[in-house]
Amino acid sequence: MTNADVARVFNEIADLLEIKGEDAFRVNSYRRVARTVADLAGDINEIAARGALDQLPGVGKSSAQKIQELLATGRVALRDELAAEIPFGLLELLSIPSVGPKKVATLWKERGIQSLADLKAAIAAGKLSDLKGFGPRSIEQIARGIEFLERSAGRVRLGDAWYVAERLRQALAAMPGVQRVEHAGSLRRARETVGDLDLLCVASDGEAVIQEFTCLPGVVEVLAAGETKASVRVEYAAGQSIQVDLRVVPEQSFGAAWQYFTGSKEHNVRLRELAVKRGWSLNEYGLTEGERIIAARSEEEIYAALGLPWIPPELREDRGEFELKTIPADLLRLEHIRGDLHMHTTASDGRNTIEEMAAAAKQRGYKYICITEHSASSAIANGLRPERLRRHIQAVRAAAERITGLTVWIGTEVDIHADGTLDYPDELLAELDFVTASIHAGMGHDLEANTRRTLAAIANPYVNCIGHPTGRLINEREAMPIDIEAIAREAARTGTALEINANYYRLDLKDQHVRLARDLGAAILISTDAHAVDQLDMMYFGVLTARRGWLRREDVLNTRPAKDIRAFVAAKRKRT
DNA sequence: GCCGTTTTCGGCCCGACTGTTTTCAGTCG
Repeated sequence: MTNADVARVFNEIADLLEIKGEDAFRVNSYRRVARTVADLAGDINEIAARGALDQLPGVGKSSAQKIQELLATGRVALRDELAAEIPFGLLELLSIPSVGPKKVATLWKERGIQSLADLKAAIAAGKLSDLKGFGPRSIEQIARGIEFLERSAGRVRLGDAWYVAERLRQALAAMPGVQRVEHAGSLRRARETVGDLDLLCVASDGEAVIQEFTCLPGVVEVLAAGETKASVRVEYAAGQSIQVDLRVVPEQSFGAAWQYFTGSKEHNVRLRELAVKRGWSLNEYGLTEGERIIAARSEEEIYAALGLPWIPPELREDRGEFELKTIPADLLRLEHIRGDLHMHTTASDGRNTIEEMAAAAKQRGYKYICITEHSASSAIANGLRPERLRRHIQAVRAAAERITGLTVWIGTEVDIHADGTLDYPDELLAELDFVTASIHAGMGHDLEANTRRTLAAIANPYVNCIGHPTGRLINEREAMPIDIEAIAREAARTGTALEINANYYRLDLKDQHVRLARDLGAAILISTDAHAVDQLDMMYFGVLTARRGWLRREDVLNTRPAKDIRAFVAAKRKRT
């Protein structure tokens, strides 16, 4: 039973209790437990074995007992009792926009609806028309919600969302009377996926901006449009749309609104609790004491008034950021990055040549790059057999001679076999400047096998980095089960880096793993794995992920000068 | 159900928009 399994069960209990009409605070406490467990860097089984469950935030005696029960038997009595009472199919109705627990309960009790299929049939047959609280517009809204649910994949990858949001932000900024436009929400916090986009703006005529916004190219549906707020759906790919909320806010309370709408919800709850403790109140219009405004214009003022440093958005997840005493001023920034050590060229499955990749890297202000083709096992990616790699080494070294102003290294992204051996012999790896080792096949093994396999690669003196350590593809493929804690410990001990693969389909390691790895002393390398020159820009998403893992400049290997990278490689070879 | 600088009971964050309402409940963020 994994952390995600436990979290899912607690969320199910919360949903069922909510449909049942239970006390909202009790419901919330189950959600809190689910979130705590889902966010854990360590394994819930291990924490349970230590008897430390009730030390987790939001986990009391009762929840600790239920987790124990779940881990031991695979079931929780409360959930089974609730499921016997309430049709399980009702849970899927909760994900329909505009449908919440109260409506679900009404549909069930008054019309016997038990599933999404039942609901669709009931709407089609006109069976909801005389149901209290379900007017024609509500029913139409629900029907559209179902349609949206069925064609949308749910959450949108950070990179996809980013490009849509930027386009809209620029369109808004160009409208007359608009003084300022900013991203908020989970996009600003750089979560790996976002559910919707939030934009804030300051404008002299808010209603006019709202009006114009709802008519922008790409808007396929207007969900709501009032004086200060509009909600629309914007198409970002064929048949795929994302909800975008725009709010027009007064300039004098922009900071309060920006803070409020950036979230996370959990972070904001904590912040408001701090306000309440001082006898103040915090909302999107400001931090106030009765009628008196204490702070509203900027985020910095609000945090300062509550005795906190300004907290960067990527940290606002209620994962310990309130205990920070100082501004994490040296949190990693894109301009700290000095090079990219993982990229492909036409020699394997890339689209550009060595020279083109080098020129693009120079444009981005880099000091060094490393060319890393696939090895022979990745046949589908035109991986290089040893002989071709030997010739490629010559080609890259020759190109490096010609290229000025940039150090060009030759490396590889060598496959890790199922048994932990590598695709190239050590004597060939020894000729390379930097070696990243990755798993590309056979991800179906269990936790122990995957972990052992990766540890074997780390033990090799020529392996300098583990590429995309969990192999996940966001919204497409689950991470393979692997013990990141064990990997990070060995990486730290042997002087091996762990990659944050910056491609927004991967972002692997992910934020929580990044933080765990850093805490265990492992070096982190952020690489784009670029297969074309424009993909070098994905570095930005890697940096955001690193920030979400609380990384400072010094934690990241490729913020350092070239000589330090050489020393990093030499140190491991010498040690073993 | 959880929690404690007002501590073992009694709180637990707050406002906009919509639809179906004659004054508000439900949903959402």
